[in-house]
Amino acid sequence: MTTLVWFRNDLRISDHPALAEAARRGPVVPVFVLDDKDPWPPGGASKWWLHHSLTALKAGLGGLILRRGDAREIIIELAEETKAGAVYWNRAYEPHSVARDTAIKAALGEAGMQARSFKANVLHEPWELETGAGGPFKVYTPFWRAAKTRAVEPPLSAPELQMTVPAGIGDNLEDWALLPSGPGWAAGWREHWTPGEAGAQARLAAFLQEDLKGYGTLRDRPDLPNVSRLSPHLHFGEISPRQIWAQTRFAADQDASLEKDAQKFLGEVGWREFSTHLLFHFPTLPDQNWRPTFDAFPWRDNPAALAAWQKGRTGYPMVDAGLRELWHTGSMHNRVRMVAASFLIKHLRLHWKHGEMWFWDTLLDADLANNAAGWQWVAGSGADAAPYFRIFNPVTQGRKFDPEGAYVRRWCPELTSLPTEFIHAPFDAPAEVLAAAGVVLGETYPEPLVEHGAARAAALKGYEAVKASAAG
DNA sequence: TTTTGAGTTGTTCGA
DNA sequence: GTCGAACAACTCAAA
Repeated sequence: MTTLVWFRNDLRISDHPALAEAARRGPVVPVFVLDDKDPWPPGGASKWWLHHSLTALKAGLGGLILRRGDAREIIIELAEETKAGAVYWNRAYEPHSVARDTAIKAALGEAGMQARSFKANVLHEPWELETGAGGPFKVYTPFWRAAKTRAVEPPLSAPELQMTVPAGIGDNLEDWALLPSGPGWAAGWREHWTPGEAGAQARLAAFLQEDLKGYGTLRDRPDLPNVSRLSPHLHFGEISPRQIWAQTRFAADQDASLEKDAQKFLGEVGWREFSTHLLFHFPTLPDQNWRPTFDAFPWRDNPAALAAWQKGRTGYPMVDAGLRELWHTGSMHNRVRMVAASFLIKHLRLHWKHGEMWFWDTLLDADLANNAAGWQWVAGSGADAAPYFRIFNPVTQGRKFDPEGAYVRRWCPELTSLPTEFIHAPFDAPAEVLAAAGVVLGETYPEPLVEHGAARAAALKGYEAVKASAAG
């Protein structure tokens, strides 16, 4: 029997349970739908990745039907057009996806077609893990403790496929215009990234071989390569968490000295699982403070400050380097994300949603659950979030995690000649040091947007309203 | 049901 | 320079 396989954020062929089960039954009709009804449609950077990932998937499969519109209508129509007796897909967990897929499953059933969804994009379903009292977890550590004790299914290999791709019923990818229209923005991304399943597998292999050792501590260093850089691949499902789990476990079992680093790395996969768990159980996570008391925080409205932050012109090199890295590469090192996010929320007192939206548009790995959970974590308004009084000092963070200033010099080249002593705080450098380095504050590099001590005090004062709201 | 221990990633201050 | 305490209680998870 012919089965329609609906690809979504699972743009791979191996460890793809929906595809594997469909292939076992007979001919497969593969389809990808760009869903116009998605309240969080892919941002600019994500669209670039999607274009290349779909190209890779289509080549790997030997064909792929592309359709754009309301997925609820398109899937039913296509199933009828292609005379498929069944529609299979792998589950997604965003609120919109859950509602849409539930409706489609019901509609297919009414139309006499089989609809089946599969677990593919998480280690454990959000409803498979619950506390002793029977609810969702709200704290990471017990969540991950519970997750780790459950068995993880071994990944599936790529199936033998009998493909059926009718001509003339799909769109041309080029017509979707997913690539940025203006010159420049995505120009350098190909040097940094290889979208597609092969690129994802190569990235994991290289990471495990070269950079897992020392990951536990070196992952905090934006000037060093010891991070996996798998997040966009994971978001688009070019690689599955089960594959990452299995290969990382294998590497650590081969070499016991890697065990601690492997645990730390898998713990990061655990954060992805935790964010998915939270979004599934708390669907307003991307839109509202998870702790309603934070509604009382006196956010400022300051478009000029927001624009300066977005452009990487805050006057704090660690923050500016991060935002410029984001613009130029479509990504930002995890440590710097925290520093940059803390700066927006606490130093500038701009609502975390501004940051969430900017990241959504500019990050190649933009993921609704991770993005929302991350921003609310920094703001202090989220589940298991950082306490409000934890305000990152961008200078201290820079000196601690970019000790030679190599990361800042890479992304803020106008500061290159500053001595390392002042690379994270040019505003503290004596006039003759600035002159010798060719730095003119306010001209070649911005004056600091705010003074750290005063901004910190203002943020703490702002949180008094949150405390008062909690008490009242 | 009550109690108890614990909780990703920090900064500042003062001894 | 180094170290511990304060920051602020609060919520969660499990015994």
